[in-house]
Amino acid sequence: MPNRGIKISCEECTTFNCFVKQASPEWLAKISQFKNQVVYPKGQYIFTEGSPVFGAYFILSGQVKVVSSVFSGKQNIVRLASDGHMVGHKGIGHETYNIGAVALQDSRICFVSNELLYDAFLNNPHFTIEVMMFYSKELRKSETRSKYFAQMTTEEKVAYAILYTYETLQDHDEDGLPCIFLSRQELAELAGTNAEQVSRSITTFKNDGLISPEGRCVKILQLKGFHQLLSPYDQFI
Amino acid sequence: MPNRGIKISCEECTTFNCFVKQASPEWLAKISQFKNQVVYPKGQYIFTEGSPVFGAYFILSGQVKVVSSVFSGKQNIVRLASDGHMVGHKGIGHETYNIGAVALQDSRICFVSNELLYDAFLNNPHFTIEVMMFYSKELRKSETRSKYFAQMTTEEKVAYAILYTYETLQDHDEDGLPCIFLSRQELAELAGTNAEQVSRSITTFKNDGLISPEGRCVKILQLKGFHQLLSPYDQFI
DNA sequence: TTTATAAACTGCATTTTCGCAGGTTTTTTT
DNA sequence: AAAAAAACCTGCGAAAATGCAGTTTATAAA
Repeated sequence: MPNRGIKISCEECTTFNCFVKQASPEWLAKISQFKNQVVYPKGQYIFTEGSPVFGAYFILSGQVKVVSSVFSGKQNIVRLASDGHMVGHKGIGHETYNIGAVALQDSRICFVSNELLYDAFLNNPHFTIEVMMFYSKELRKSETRSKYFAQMTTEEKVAYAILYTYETLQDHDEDGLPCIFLSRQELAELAGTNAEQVSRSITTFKNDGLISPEGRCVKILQLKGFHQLLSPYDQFI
Repeated sequence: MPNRGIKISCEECTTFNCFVKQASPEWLAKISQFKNQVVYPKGQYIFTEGSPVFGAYFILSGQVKVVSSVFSGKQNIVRLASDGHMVGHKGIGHETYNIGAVALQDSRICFVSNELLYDAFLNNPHFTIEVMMFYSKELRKSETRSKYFAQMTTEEKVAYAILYTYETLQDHDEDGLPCIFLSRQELAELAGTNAEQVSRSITTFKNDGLISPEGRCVKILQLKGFHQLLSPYDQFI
């Protein structure tokens, strides 16, 4: 992560899919001036469940998992996010977060306060519409996921989790092969099962020639195979 | 459903939580003029999976279930909606629906075309923000549901489905007691299980004095009991 | 490089869920 | 009001998922 100490302004930022880029030049400058920017190291919390909501976080670069836990202590990955995505926006009147966000790798993240954000919404219709569309799309993804959770076998859920992770984070190894970097436990928290079942499924996929697990990294050899596996469940994501 | 043949204008409409009410007087009049209004009888589809998207539907009065099916023929209830809610909005560029909407009872529903809607968004920031917040809230609910699906037992999922239905549709019997009007099959499609398991759970809840099933209608005797049952799963909805 | 620690894999018994089948009740139709 | 159809309930065997335990492999620390 270069230039750790220097704030990247919205004007010079190259994350072009960031919603803030939809704001007018004057508002872009205004947001840029008042935004706060922090580089979170891998594994660190950006915000935690129960902490008060002061604004929204925009990922300039990096990867983030949005987590939620239940009383029993079990954790659940609710969503993954990377460059240009927004996390932690709750609107006005929501005192505390019921989710937390953790950096999956060193991530540069911009914070915009609720007041500034609301002002920007009022004055930049394209920005607001873009954010609205983002929520609309995320809602559709989440509803699809609920449906899948309700009907898939454990193995299918693991396949879905692997595919979702790749489609969302778009990681590649040194040879350009698609791969993912989540632990078995994290995949389990995403798929709604446990680490043992993930291991079992991964072994099956390996034997079928779909993947090649190499330590931390799971290389995806046949994306098509995964889509085939999930073909009974209509269009993906 | 009175005045079946007469269109209720936005100005005289008493569904005050409808997002359209956030538009300026001139835009309210414009939307009112160009909107289409239909009374759908119970059980009828408002739009179906695979049909093209031309706009969005606002529920003036009634109840709607949003459904999604998989190749195997199984159906899933993705969301319930009632007065003032919006269904079927997909943004620009989404050719067809991947969900369908069915009236749970006779429902008066207003249709607004994509073009008019987008124009209204551009010129009515409060309206757009309101819709954005709606999506944000629905996303949170859906994510909570995913989490629950991943960790709850079948019985807890049924309890959750009953509570969600009541909180969303707010039905009452002639004595003012909270109750719900979904079939076992529909509750199963909402809870992510099958009708048999719903029957079993309902019997358990009856024996525990939480509910009193009377044919079509399930009376809820102890809302508190349901909240207690689900208390390990943090804040509800 | 060696050692310590954490993560991953796999077998097995237990528990949970599923889904058919058959009987009962409720609702709708005639 | 009677008949037909649909929805609902429940027992039971089959299938799936869980979670523990022990082993192996990979990663981090000394």
